Amino acid sequence: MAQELAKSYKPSDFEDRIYDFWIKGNYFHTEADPDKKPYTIVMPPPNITGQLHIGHALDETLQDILIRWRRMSGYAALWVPGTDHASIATEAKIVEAMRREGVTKEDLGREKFLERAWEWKREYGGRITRQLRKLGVSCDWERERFTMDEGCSEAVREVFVKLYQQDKIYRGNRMVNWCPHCVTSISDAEVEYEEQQGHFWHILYPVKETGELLEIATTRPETMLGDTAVAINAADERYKHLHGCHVMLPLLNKEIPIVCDEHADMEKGTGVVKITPAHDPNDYEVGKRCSLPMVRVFTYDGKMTGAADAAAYAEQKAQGRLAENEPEVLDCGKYAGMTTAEAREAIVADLTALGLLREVKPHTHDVGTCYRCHTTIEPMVSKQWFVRMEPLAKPAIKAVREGETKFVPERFEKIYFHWMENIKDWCISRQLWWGHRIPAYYCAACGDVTVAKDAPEKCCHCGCTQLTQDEDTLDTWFSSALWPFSTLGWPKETADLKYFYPTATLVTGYDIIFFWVARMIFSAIEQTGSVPFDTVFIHGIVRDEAGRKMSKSLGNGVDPLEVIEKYGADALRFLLVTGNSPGNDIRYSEKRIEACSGFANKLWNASRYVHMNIDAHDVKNALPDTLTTEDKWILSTLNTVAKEVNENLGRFELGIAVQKVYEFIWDCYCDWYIELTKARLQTEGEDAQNARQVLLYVLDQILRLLHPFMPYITEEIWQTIPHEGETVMLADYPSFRRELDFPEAAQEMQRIMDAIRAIRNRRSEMNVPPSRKAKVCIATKFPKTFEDGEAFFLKLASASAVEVGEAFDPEGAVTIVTPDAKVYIPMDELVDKEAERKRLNKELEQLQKRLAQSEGKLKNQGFLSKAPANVVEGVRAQAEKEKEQIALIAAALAALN
RNA sequence: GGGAGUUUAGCUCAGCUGGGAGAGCAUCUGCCUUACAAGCAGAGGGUCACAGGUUCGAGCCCUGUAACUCCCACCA
Repeated sequence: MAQELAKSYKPSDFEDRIYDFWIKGNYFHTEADPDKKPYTIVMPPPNITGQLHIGHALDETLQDILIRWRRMSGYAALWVPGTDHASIATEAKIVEAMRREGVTKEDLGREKFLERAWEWKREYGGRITRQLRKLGVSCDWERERFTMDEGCSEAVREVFVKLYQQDKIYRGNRMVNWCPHCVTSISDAEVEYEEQQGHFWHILYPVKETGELLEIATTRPETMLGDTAVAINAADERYKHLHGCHVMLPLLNKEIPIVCDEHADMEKGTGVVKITPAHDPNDYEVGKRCSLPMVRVFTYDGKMTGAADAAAYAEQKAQGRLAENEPEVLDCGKYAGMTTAEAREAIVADLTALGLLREVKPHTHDVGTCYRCHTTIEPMVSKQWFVRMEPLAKPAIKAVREGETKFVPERFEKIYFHWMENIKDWCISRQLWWGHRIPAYYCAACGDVTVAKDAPEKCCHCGCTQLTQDEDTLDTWFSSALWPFSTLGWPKETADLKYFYPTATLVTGYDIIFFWVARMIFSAIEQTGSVPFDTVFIHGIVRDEAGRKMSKSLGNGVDPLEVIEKYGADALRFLLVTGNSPGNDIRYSEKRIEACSGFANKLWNASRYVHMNIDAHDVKNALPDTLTTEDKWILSTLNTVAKEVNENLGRFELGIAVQKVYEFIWDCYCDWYIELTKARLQTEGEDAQNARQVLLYVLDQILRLLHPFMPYITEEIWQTIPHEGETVMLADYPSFRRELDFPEAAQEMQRIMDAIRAIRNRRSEMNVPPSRKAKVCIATKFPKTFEDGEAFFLKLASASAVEVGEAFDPEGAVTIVTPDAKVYIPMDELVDKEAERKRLNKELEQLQKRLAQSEGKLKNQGFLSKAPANVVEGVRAQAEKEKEQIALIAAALAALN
């Protein structure tokens, strides 16, 4: 480690070195310790495909602050890191890379593909965690996990089998969201709605019985080949005569019934709606209610079905192997093989030619898209695995309602409840290879399924040994949902699990409450019988300078690694927590990061000042026996700050906490205390030595206080000052100490500081340069305080001499009034009488205004009787002071005339 | 259609349970003062979106309005 502090603050010179030092010291590692209380955070695992972005930086910084603070406060603070396999995202990347080489998944085969995927993981999985280290994260790397490692995979199989046995997981043909680009089903949460310009096509369906033409509006004419009914509302007078009738489906010339269903809204369009049960979630429900057949007209890769598809269906049917709820597959004839977009065009053209297209109206509507590739989602009936949500959601709602898990800020609970209360069954199977393969095995003989943690030898129904495993994998979020306990050893009852679980705090962005937080809560309750964490600490997102969301397409992303390179990780971390309150978005700006780096620089230079004064002397890092007023003041202020910072951190008010540390360092320590020591340090002897000790002691405390927020610079400096222990990150975090509480001394110092400020203020207004010294006469009820403070006036208030007394003649002097002192500066020749009169009058006016306010309150019976006694007393004292000051200023004015 | 958030100094934002409006940046003035000019000492600048209400007292609580942002929702 550095023995000396470099001349200037250059974070890139030491941040990496400090991180290595921490790693070598093994300081991040935590073991269960019965003498300590546990504090656990599991890191939201970044995707292995990902690169560090500013959102990670925020998330990790908040966690690191909490962990470092708890660690220094005596907790066994464990932070478990890891990465997520991100099935869709990763598979898409690999497929894309293969496409450039002209290879498809099918060419390669499942086994070879997975080899390649693991290779990818080995290559890129470490990249993101290496980047995380740059931020200074103090997570326990020895415990790093991966959602597809052995333990997590076992947990996944365990949960799947358990839920299956309890009938909370089932398989069946249901309406799902299908991404034709990713060629897989996705869950409801993975659909993002985007507003798109579309059309209403008004199509005429001839009624078989009456020959009239029924006008039907649709936004998706290409689905009409799969229509199996049209619906009207039973109460709709316009169509009462059509009950029980049929229409002839144009293009196919197929007879389909007219049904009555509540879904048909009399107010909307023509009140008649076409029903395509296989390709629309609403129609699917209508189909169930009215027992309509389902006809599938789209292939899974987004084309119109053809002869081969229909034949495959027919063959299955002939063999009696149709699954329950399996839609019929149509040969779309001339449209077969077209993409859905091409089919739409062709069908509209054909309808026009037949005279069955009445009109086309422009229409904007929200269209579901895949959250990964933003391809339009096709609703499809398809055979998938589902988690039955109702029995899982109920206890998860109850737990949050009863406060077992709290959201910070609380408003996010509403979002959670709303989602949980309206949740539908969760589609968990994905038609992907990269992920946890579903532990379900199908029998060649009886076709039945055997679900087991490990590959079974024989079918549990007929005993046949010819079994093939389900081809599909599980939703990525199925494994992330288990992350808080799978990473601690579950399903094994490990000692770690016992000690560190349930975890304390989950830190994450509001954008993944549904995907992840909600699912962790119900999974944990179901599997472990307890909520996974005590508090969910929600943060916002980081926006660019113009307030826009950072995105790849806009190219407005700020690369945290570049920021770190230029300004240091400490400045970036500081930026991410300063001036922000929980749950709110943060705006990045170059100006702000410069200010943050400026603060680090300030601390650096203050430390150099301390070094300058202690290096040549043998200074102990301990408080001296004798303390001066200013010593007591800085210690007492530090004490208050420490108390408040702990309270703020406990309430997750990191922005407020760091603001207080900042103000203490800059305003109290640097601008006042260091200045106050300068005179003392020029003397020889005990007082100077005492000052050095206090200077050093407070710097040490400052470094500890600030360490969770700015870990690198605090460690770099700490290592150069006399200290006990190996690292500041394991030093005790400052907390309130009664023996260092000096309210009287603090008040005395405040009086002096008030007077100094007032004098500076006046001199500045009068444009008197600091070099022009002047005698200062102070009349006060606290003569000792001001006599003791003489040196401060000489040094900080440009005083040539200080005289303290009971009263002075204001004649020919500038008069300055503070609550506890009247200061006279005889500078007759400098005083512009007219200006002085003006100023005094202005001040008098202001004081009188305030006095009127105070007296108004004191005359108010309601205030006197209802306001708390201390508030009333405060106003009374205030009024007294104001009266005194008014009298003094009046006297000064009189003296001027 | 439902819900949430935001609205405070020129800009970006704090303001914790109601008790005399704050910071950073920007602007202006004066300073190379035994760390730091990336600094120091000062100054100016606000009808706390608007309208009501509760209260002795409202930036903060309640009701309504407006603008902006976001989330959720199957609307053909």
